[in-house]
Amino acid sequence: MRTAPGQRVRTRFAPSPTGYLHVGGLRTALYNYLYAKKTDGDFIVRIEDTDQARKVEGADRSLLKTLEMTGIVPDESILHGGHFGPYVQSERLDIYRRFCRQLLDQKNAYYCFSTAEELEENRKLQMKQGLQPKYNRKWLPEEMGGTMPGSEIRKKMQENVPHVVRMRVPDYISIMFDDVVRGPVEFDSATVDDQVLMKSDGFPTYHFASVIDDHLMEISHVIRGEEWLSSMPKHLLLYDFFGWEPPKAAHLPLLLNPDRSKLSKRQGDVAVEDFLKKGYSSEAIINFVALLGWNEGEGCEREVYSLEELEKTFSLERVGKAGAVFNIEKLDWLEKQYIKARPQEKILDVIRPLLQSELEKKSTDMNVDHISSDEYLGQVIELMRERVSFEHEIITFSSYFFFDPEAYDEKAVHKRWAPDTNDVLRDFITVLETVEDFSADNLEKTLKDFVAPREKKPAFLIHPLRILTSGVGFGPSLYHMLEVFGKETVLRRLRKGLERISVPQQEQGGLPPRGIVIRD
RNA sequence: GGCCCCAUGGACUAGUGGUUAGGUCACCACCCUUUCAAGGUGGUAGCACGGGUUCAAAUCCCGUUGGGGUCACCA
Repeated sequence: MRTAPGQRVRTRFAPSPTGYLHVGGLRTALYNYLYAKKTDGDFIVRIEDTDQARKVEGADRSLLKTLEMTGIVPDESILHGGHFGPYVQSERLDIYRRFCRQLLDQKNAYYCFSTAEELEENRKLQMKQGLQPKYNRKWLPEEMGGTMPGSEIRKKMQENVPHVVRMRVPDYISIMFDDVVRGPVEFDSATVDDQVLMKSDGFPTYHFASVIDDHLMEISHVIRGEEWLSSMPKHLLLYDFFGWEPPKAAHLPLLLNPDRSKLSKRQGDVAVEDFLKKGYSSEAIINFVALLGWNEGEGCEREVYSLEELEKTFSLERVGKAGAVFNIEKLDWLEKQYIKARPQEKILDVIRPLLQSELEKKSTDMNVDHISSDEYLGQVIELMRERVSFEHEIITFSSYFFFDPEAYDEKAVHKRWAPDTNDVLRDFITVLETVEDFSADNLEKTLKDFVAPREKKPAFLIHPLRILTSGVGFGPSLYHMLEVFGKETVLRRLRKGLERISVPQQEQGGLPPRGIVIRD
């Protein structure tokens, strides 16, 4: 898609501060951001806080903060009192009122004194008759004898009766527009309700404020969720009333629950913050969400994109039309890809504080200088990065790198112990005591040389060694793990383990042996 | 219910009249291997249906079905 020469692309993300950033909202923000970056245009954020009742204190800041954490940063901010921030609609009320006045003067809008009860009753009646619920236009000026002095409308105004201002939708005209992702769409104005523009509390409705702001802020492309498609005719009518050129519209397919309804809480997390808290990285989240409804196409088989790469390759033309189920299986896979590729220092930054709090929890008197050194942690990272789903698991799923095992996985012990295991282990310890070079390679050689003349397979010792030193039956390569642990720690854990696990001698009948005792 | 949108395997999708319908995730099998992962190889599985148009249709048209959105002084 091309814009008129000289016309700069300007997009906006316009959340209402009613809660946390939703993943659907993140995708909308992302597409707006990407399109602006791609075309070297501007991306702005506007807080749509025209509903005083639903407004949540601090939600605007949290929204912005989360957005920033994912790398989506607005290009403009304005001064509010002492600080800079996004555009905020509640600070622009006089603007909306001025434009409302204009519409009233042009007779494109009118006062409406119908009460909420009347409206509700009317709506129910129409529903019962199978009609589309629509305002009955009772307060159209010609119905109420005009707006001249002495008229019903004037009287109500003088009495300060609460009222709203409604737009006057022309009868039976066809409203057509070309949606960037959906193509041509057509509506009949007869199906469009006389939308409230100004509420009785003096605040504008979304429809009114966003049209005015999009025009004033010179937004070139309105990119938003498909749930807004059916209010396009109202907006287009407003642009027409003002004689303004409407921005191009792009309605994105919705993000869906597994049951294909609009993505919502209840069927899992939807707040971006929750995903971040669980340990998903912003790179993976952005990558995942970008691919929900967009792809590079043309036989391109790439799945992993950084924000920078997306800025280069994104295009609105390649946004799909069908809703996409938000299925986190692929997010999990992406997260692993990122963990594998992430520079060690970055992981270190995340992990250091985690280890610190683990150490505080244990409050041991042991010397922790070695195990909390960057060099040691770096080794742990390299052994663990291919085996975890989240960075934090490098600490939480492998505490054996930092603490002696407090217990041994019983199942693993029963599976891996033979009647003579402890005896062989004891002999091997005496060999280990003499080993100078505690490297993985040498440990492997030592073990194999030890085991061969005894007619045992390496696995006979490998598994018990793993269990005694780590407490569990799975993990990184044993030799590399022992190298990282270090000789002193390995020997200490093995000796202690042998004291705690005993196999009754009379048990001869092969595996699995019975009667293994694990003491605390 | 009115209006609007949508429709390729379980999920995300490529495909714009002629392809053995391709890729990724998930799943299964095998290989590698001390375990767990990772990696490698292979596999199961798809054009919602019915009519047209055309020599030829996943692709174009119409209809049906199914799904979704929206009908607030909420956004």
